[in-house]
Amino acid sequence: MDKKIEIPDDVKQIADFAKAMSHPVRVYILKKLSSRNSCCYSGDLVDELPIGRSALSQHLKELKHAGLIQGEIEAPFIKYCINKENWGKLKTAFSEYLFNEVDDIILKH
Amino acid sequence: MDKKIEIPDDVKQIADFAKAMSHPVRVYILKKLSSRNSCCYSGDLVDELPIGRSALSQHLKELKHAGLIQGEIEAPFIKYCINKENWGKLKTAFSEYLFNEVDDIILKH
DNA sequence: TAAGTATTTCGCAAAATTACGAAATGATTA
DNA sequence: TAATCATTTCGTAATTTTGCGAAATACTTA
Repeated sequence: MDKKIEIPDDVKQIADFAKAMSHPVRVYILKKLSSRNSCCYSGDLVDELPIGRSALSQHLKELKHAGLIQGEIEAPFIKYCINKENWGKLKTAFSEYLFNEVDDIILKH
Repeated sequence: MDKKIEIPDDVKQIADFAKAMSHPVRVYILKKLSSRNSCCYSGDLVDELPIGRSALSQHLKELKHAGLIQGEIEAPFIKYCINKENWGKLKTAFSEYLFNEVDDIILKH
């Protein structure tokens, strides 16, 4: 007599994306890399952000693991850029999650 | 010679909202309450979600604390609804964060 | 090969998150 | 008043997150 559901994949997906964005430093990095499609180095970020190198590195690792950024070796640097494909998926997922509501639909008759 | 910045408030705001949405149960609840503006009781949710009463209660508390839902006493129940004002703020903040990018703007001339 | 640069990984510690069952709360019904 | 019902709070434990400095890695230049 249980009506227990398994939480749907699209809901889990939003939670995963949200977790990747749940720290100010990561939100800052994503904003920087996604807007005007720029790329940057770990060193650029550590100069402007109020955390140390190793902490930053972990945030980059986390974003990389979430598929939202990618690092390209450009020795002796690593150039980090947005992962356009997955960033696009995130935007689509959030659009649908946030805006596909009955209240937002203007019904024509 | 430090270029260290303080992380801007709009970035922190996104991180706070994202943290509220960083767990599948909370995403599920927000989806349920925001779409078609429905309300529900803790008991409804505990029947369908794969967690216990006390864990659910904590998630509701967290969403309430984030300002995204509100509880109205309707004894012996508590009726939970979306907080429209703050949910609207969340949607605006995410829209701006995700979509105000040069790439998304079609330039007219 | 040695020294230097950019970055990550390791080891650690503090704090936050998540979940549970038991007990407490507050209102209702018998 | 006692029993019941819906829900929250408490106490606890396991896990995850966050951040630091030191050490390691990897590549380049002198």
